[in-house]
Amino acid sequence: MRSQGPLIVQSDHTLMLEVEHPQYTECRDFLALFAELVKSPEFIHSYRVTPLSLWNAAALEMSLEEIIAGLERLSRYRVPANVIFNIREWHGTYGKLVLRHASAGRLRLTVEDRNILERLRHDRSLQQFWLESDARGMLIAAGERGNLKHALIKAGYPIKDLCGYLPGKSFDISLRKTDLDGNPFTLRDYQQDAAEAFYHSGRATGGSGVIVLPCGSGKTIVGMGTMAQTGSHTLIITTNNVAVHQWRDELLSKTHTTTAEIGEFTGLNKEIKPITITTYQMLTYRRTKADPLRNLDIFTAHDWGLIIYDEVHLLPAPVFRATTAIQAKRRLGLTATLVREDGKEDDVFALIGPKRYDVPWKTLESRGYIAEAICTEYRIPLPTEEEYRYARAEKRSQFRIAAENPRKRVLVEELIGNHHGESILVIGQFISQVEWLARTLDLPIITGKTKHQEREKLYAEFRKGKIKVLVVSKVANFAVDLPDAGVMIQVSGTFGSRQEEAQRLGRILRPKEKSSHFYTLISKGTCEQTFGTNRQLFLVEQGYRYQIRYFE
DNA sequence: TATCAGGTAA
DNA sequence: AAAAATACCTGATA
Repeated sequence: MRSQGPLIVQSDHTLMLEVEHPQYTECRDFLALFAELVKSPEFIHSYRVTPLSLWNAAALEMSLEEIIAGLERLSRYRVPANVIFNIREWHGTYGKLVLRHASAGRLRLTVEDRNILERLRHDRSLQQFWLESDARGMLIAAGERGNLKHALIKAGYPIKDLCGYLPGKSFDISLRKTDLDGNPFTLRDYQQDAAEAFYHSGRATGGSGVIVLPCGSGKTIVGMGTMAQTGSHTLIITTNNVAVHQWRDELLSKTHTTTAEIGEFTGLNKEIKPITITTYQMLTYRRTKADPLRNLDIFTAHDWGLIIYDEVHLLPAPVFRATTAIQAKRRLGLTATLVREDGKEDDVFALIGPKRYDVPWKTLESRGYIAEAICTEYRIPLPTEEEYRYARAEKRSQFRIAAENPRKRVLVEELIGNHHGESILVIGQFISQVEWLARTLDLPIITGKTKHQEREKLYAEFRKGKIKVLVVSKVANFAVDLPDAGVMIQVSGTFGSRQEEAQRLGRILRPKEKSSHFYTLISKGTCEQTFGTNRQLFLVEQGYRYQIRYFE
């Protein structure tokens, strides 16, 4: 034993962090920079170092020395040599392959490492790319820029792209000093930093990549800051029509643009203007599977200088493909949770760009930009009868039985009572479950089939405080206009979705006098418990701690 | 001209 | 591994 550090580094690249250790917080924030949390039981959290997590750290210019020195300092035992070796390898890979302009229509891939160079030169699947090759690298056709980056990331080699960008048609966007409601407006320091990091990052590399900011911390504003810096025609892609309108309203309120300059490209409106806002569904629309994706032309048919991908973690496959073809355009991805359960994070890295900026949620909390939230996981046993049903059920229907545990209702009622007078959202995954809760507890409810007029009426009353408790289905995952609350009671969720858990917590993070409360209700000893733990990983990585309680 | 139901996709 | 929500278009209805 060397020291009493909180961390144990194993030779399989697993990092075990002792939660009760006095240096836990320090170590957690350190690991968040280059590792991924994979399990978070009560006392020991395990992280994994992956090539991708190290490339992102390298792209953010976190040095290898910093990583290794930190590991050695916080580690209880000696850090296994093979772990240090691999970390050095992976971290070093980013930057060894550099893509630059060569001559008209050609790009040069310079490979610093001779072994890698030989491997790439002789890899059969890559032959198609090489026009010429010499001792330092290869030449490729400029049009293959995206395809090459995509192919190489899959082979384990991220490319540092220094080819620069086309300016696009210029269009001045300046920020107002006072917004349309008359409130003074400037970028907050971290918003400014994020916009700078995107535009200037690593000098010539700037202009593509992802900015990660918590819900409610002003991602739209960072987008506007970037637009102001870029000063060109901009295409903004969002997830739904409400978000389209929100972007438009924010732009009108906080920049000197006019309605004549902002267009909507959606089912209702087909306008292309200097600033055009559209949806992913619009881009990927087709009536049948056999139809071509003709709306994707919008990427290339106009001279955009900047493309903003809102909620970039939701980017669908066809948009990835289209993005491959537009590597010469500036691309900004925005998200609160750069995690995908489909493992396509490397596609984001290669085709949108590396992570350029990231503020931990707890940092914004301590600075008062988002509310403090107390998270509690309640474990509730299934009633005997349901227990039998669960035991006999097929694997695939077990989750639903566990999620719909009728005893959750008793606890929901009790929690609502405990938070008398506060704004409470009760959220669940299954329509039958949320409808049953609303009916038996006599509460108003919003689901996908609630008419928009009715939704707005309920939102308005909830916002004013006339309604204190609102039951919602998965609509709340997408509803950008859902008012903020102080308490969230989650009765069920989508399997192990870390992203969903984070978005839901985000609903109660508007700064307020009192702390917010997030409750997640889980059937004890069922598969729901496993999924529940997985859901929490992103937030635990961000520093949230779930207190576990038992409700008998 | 606006609105709504129905089908399809991812 | 599964359910729910959304947005697109089309064609009918008011």
